[in-house]
Amino acid sequence: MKEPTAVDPALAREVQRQLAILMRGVVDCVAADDLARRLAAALAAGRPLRVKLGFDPTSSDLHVGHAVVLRKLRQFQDLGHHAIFIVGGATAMLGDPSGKDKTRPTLTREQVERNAQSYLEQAFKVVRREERYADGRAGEIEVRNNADWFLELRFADFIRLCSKMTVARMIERDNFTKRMKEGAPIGIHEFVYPLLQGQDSVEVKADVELGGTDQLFNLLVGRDLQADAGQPPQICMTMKVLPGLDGVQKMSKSLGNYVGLTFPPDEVFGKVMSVPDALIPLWVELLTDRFVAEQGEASLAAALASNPRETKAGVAESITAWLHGEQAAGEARMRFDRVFKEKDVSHDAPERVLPRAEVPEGKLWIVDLLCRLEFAASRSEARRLVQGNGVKLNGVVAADDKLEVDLREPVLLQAGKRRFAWVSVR
RNA sequence: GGGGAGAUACCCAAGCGGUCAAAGGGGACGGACUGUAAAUCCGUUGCCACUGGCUUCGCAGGUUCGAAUCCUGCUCUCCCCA
Repeated sequence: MKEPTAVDPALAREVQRQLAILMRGVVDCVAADDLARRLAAALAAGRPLRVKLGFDPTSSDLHVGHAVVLRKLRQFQDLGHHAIFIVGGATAMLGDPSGKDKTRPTLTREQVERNAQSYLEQAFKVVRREERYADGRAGEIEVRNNADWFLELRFADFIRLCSKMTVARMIERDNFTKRMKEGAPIGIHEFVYPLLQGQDSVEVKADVELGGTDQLFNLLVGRDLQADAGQPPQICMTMKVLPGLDGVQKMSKSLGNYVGLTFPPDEVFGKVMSVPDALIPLWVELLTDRFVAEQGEASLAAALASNPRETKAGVAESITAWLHGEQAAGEARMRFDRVFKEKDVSHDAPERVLPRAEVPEGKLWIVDLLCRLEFAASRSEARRLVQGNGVKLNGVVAADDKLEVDLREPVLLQAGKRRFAWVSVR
């Protein structure tokens, strides 16, 4: 179908401008030409698009992997569109099978509610509460909890919802196919999940839904359900999934390969520095606004080739900056250089004080000390750490696991490269 | 409903009466080399004491001088047939 009317050139330019911004980092956009059309229609009518993004509060932390789609949502807001943030209060109890080769544990209602609160606070580090639309009207982000409609759902309605999907379509999904091949179990409840997520789109009348590439199936179900309900089917935009610090697996809290949105500046900076080089272009694309233009990509490649370390530090600094501000980011970078480049830990080691009562003669066994500071999880581990030359006292390797550490003066204790503290007794 | 296979440490996986705290790989951690990158090499990888004890091989019992290994029951999973 062709555009039915002659298009205002200014409007067409604005649509192109918005599309250019919105398509960055996007893998699939179903149906892309429909997006252009809807943008034009919305702009012409001075009404914002309704853009939906949902998260299940399955743990209490969001990380920069979540931030990829949150940033996309923010871009929509910045362009004058309306964000709808769905807290998956009901769906979290189910567990999304997407991208999982295992059944997720189901959560209780209490756990979910506890998580949802901190989730929102963290999300607002990236998206904004206040919105301003193309026609100048002010508004604010719409936060909805799908527990509000699902926990009340009548059984008959639930069955009706289930009837809208077939088993054949369900098991087309590669992660289900894979699990079947491996003989791994698949719970019936996992089949229900995409239907619920799709129903959310019907409830909020979404124009666009965002998600990771692993979400495409769920997003598409939303289109079907909307069409079934007589709504125009939403545009589904999927973003590249951010690999975690290990460079292989998707970033996730349970794998421990993540950078949390609540991490302190030093930790954000440090974690980003430990990202494998090969991933840097992807991190730049998904998490920064640097090197946007096409020649920018060339200059990124050049920068990486000539000085990978400094380039990475720049990326680390800008990610730290949007979570903690420019100043904190600059300081984190400085401390990082001092600790890891100049290997001088003494300025930046935090102070750890032990109560005098626990250190009777001003001395403490080195193994106990490491456990006390939680530098080691058990005495055996502490002992191994010492025996493996992993512990330094005042900059000198301490390889004797029987050593009694004299704590009458403050001591600079280091375990491995990253754990260190000034230890004193008071 | 019938028949078959299986459950081993963070994960995969060997072991099928003693020499098993349990091979091998992955991961993780520490060390060397570095840029808290990659690659490589070395070491460690149940807990507590220190060359001894305790707990661990789905869960509960039993046989045995002795079990991850044999028997019984239970729980869970997968496959084939209906």
